[in-house]
Amino acid sequence: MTISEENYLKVIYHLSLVSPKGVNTNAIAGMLDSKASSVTDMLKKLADKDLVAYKKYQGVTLTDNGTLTAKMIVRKHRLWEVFLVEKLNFSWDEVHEIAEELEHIKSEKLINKLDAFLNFPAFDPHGDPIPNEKGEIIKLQKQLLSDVSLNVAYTCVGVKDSSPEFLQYLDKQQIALGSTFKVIEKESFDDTLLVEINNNKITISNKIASNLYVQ
Amino acid sequence: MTISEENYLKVIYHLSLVSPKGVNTNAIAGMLDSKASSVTDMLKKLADKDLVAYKKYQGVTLTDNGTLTAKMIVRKHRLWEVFLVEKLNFSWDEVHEIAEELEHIKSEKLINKLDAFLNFPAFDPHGDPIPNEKGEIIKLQKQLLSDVSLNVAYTCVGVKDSSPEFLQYLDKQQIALGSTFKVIEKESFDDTLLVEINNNKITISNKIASNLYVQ
DNA sequence: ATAAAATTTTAGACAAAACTAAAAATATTA
DNA sequence: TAATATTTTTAGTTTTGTCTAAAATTTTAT
Repeated sequence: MTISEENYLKVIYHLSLVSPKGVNTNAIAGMLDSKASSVTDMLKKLADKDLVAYKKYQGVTLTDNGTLTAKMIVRKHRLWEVFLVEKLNFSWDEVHEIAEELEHIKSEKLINKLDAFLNFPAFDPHGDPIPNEKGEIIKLQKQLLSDVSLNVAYTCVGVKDSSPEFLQYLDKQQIALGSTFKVIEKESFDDTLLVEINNNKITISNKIASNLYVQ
Repeated sequence: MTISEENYLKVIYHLSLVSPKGVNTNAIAGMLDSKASSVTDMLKKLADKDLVAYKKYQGVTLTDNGTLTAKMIVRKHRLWEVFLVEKLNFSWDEVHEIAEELEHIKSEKLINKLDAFLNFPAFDPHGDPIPNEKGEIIKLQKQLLSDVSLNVAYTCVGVKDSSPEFLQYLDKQQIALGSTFKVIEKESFDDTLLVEINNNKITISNKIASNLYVQ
């Protein structure tokens, strides 16, 4: 399994969560900053290895085999992110890029020992669930802050966008996982929210609110 | 800088310590399990990037640039080995192979934070020195057990061969870094040693003794 | 329903890093 | 020193993963 193949599987896995019926060639190309023709080539190779089910022009889905492989890559990515934040004191906006490399380190023994060293964390620093050794994932009941009822207390449990830009904006606003929210008011014109957080009132755009998961 | 280029630099660095006048094409091919023709191709590429000084048929040496780059790869390799042994409880015969992958992870910030997390170790689990951030290396005054005087106490500070086979043999004989030795007798016929270690007397072949560093 | 638009695949090319086989240069030895 | 052996380089090929441009297919819209 090459790094390139692993990256394709990972992207197909993430896109499958949104389009379980089949993932488009162009969508994959978009995520990987490559071209549709390159994707077609790789899909044939992955199909030969029984990692994806591929029919020309019909999009692609992961086989059971491919799903498990993809989950193991996601597992590695998220465990390394926990390591970087918890043990090496990286901030949550710095770890994605480094974990993109670390996720391709091969040893299964390594990742299971890392898991134990970190005390078997269930979530990564962005609130995303970490598959266990068998590929099982805890699925939290969570909703977007933009969809939430007024005057009810919620806790921030995750981010949808985990780009450094968004995460740094949250740092500036002192919003972190575990912060508690209450939406006081929703502006009907543009869906801007007036939110109480840590006894402060701040306004939050709809774009921000629709990238924050709460519970 | 590709992984392949990094592996060439690392091998040339290690061979340079033995042949500082210039490293042979065949020696590099041997270490990388590749062919001389492949090495020639890569040497041209590394010379173009000013990482090695290369003249056809004359062997190759690292430039200052190349030396520093190689030392940083060695630094990463050895720091990761310390992490694997100290934090994840791997044994010293398991870590080389995994560190061969981890040494190619790119972030400088990562390696410096790892260094701090490990309390700036000076030596790796095999007793090899770890270059600091600037590439500086502590050079221990050490000698091979095979070259040592009789009836003088020595401490084991490193291994020359760090193959799993040799390390597992040492485990079986309960020889580790820090073990103290006294050579009681040397058999002149085949240079086998009678050695006192932890109040036990054992015989050690010349091949073993010439792969153990003591001080 | 058919034409236009968008998407996907094919065909052919390229760069990186390896290889084999043959040629060139260097080293060894008689 | 000449002949032979060894080492190194060159020339040409292969594989992987990418690309562009053109052809094929599917989707959308009139």
